Amino acid sequence: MGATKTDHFTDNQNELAVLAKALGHPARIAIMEYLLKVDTCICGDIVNELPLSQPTVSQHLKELKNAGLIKGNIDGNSICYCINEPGLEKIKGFFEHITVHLQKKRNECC
Amino acid sequence: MGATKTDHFTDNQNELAVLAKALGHPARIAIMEYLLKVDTCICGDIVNELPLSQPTVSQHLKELKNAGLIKGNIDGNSICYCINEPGLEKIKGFFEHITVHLQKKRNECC
DNA sequence: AAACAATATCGTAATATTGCAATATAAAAA
DNA sequence: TTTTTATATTGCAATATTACGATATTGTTT
Repeated sequence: MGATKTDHFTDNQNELAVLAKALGHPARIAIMEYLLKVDTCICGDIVNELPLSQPTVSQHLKELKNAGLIKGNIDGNSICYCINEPGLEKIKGFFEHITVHLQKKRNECC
Repeated sequence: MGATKTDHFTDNQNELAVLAKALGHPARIAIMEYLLKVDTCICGDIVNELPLSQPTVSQHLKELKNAGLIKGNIDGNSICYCINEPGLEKIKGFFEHITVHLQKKRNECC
């Protein structure tokens, strides 16, 4: 096998997993941090920033975009990327949800 | 190729990626949600809860543990698992950091 | 139009992940 | 001590990811 059994989990679980997976690579964390710093930039800026080739960066951007964490606007010759807030809200909500639960329970393992 | 170039990124970026990657599978999201609900449980409980075999669940638990998101205490015959708060704090901090930045910038893409 | 610039896609090799049957390990119960 | 229970590990097949050279695409300049 090797294929994830997505159909056995809830939509919410699958959506959260897609978001988390998209952030599960240091290059994509670095891209998010860079976008946060510069607010907006084109692909070429990221290629200059990261130790990766243009096709590899393009692929990482595509994954972040598919997951809904960034968005890109065509701007003439280039494409302007920036963070997509709704995607971030979704995964941020997951951690807040967990934190609230943990605070109520004051959990001490076993 | 195929191996992530971890040495080209900062420790912080690699750590965040490891945490996010560990959550990048619906089964592992489901395990975290289940642990949150029941506070503490043994591996067998999760095997009954999820549509996955015992070895597969065991492997997912191992990954969550390696990433620092859960911890397990040996309890006689079985192992008692629960959420490990410090790991969660780390990744939660990342999203809070992003949110604070975005609020300041009121970013409108491009 | 031709050359250039920015980005995406294709093809492919290397590696990693997913899932499970079979088996190992270790403690508890009989 | 044998059996049962709970979990981990091994081995392997199927699939996914990572990375990049080569190439395609599309808009801009000259």
